[in-house]
Amino acid sequence: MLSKTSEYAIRALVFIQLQQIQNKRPGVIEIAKEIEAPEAFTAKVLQILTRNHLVQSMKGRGGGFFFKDNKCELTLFDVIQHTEGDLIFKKCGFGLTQCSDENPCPLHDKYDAIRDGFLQIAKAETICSLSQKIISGKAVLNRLVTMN
Amino acid sequence: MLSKTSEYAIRALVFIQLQQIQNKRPGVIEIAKEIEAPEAFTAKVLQILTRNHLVQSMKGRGGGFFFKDNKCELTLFDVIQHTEGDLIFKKCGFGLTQCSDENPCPLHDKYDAIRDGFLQIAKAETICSLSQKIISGKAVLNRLVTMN
DNA sequence: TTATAAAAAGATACCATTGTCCTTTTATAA
DNA sequence: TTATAAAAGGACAATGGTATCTTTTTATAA
Ligand code: FES
Ligand code: FES
Repeated sequence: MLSKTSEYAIRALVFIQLQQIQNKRPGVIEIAKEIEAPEAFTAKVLQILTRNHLVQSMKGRGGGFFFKDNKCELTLFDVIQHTEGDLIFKKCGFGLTQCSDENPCPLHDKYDAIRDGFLQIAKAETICSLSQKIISGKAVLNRLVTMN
Repeated sequence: MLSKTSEYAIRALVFIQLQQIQNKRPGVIEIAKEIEAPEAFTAKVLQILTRNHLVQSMKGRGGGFFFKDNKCELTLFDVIQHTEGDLIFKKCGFGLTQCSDENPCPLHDKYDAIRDGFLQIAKAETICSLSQKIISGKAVLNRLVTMN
């Protein structure tokens, strides 16, 4: 399971992309509301992302977050690397100090396949690809009931 | 990823089973050493398991942990239920308040498959089946270098 | 040029999981 | 029957992830 930080990061980036398509540049307050995350914590998560240039930001009036050159083709793997590292993709499912093909734990064969499947998802899906699913109505960003 | 509590629980139960086959009844100290877990914490984990009758215990001299009627055919799913609940098998991978087929998040299709794969492992593998892999030399319980 | 709006940064608080320690209960062996 | 060995239980401490608050920096609009 991903950490809250990773979840918020991914959801925030998808929302930023959705807004960017409409030529908008959302700020922390709006983003936090839309992804159903606490405001101050969302700000911290976005700080990590901008510090690592996964997304750009502008300070001051009219500022907010956006993708440079409409470049949202970053993978979930990239995002997760910066939010929680890659332990989740490497850890032994049985709890051994390290996973090993040569000296496997009794869960290795099956667990390794699952873990690798998740890695494939993380490397295949991008902020763009997730956004696309939402735009085409095949998926949702949140569980807010919109009352507009 | 499983919690430490779940990992320790599964490893401890497997070790108990391995010992039981040799007509031994290990105690907390030995178990903790073998599964490379802190002693006092291992005791707590074993308390949870015995309270829920996933394994039996005997107090006093010559006491320790064992399976009644050599019954170690409990699934990892059963163990995990008692150690950390089933959130891990149900949670939305994108962080939405609940996972839903009808109203999916953009990760749902792929994530659901992975999560279900893990559930299948947890329901298929038992303490017995894991022990068997160790007995047959196909897997190891720990990364201790045995110096006997 | 000043007021305002927004992100960045730093400090701190909260909470669940993980981990430790000490006392009590229970069974066995001597 | 007493000493001993072991699990059970209760209270507490450490840690890391999550969350909050306040101040500082920066950019824009008026
Ligand atoms: S050794 Fe345990 S998952 Fe690879
Ligand atoms: S709705 Fe997100 S995983 Fe099912």
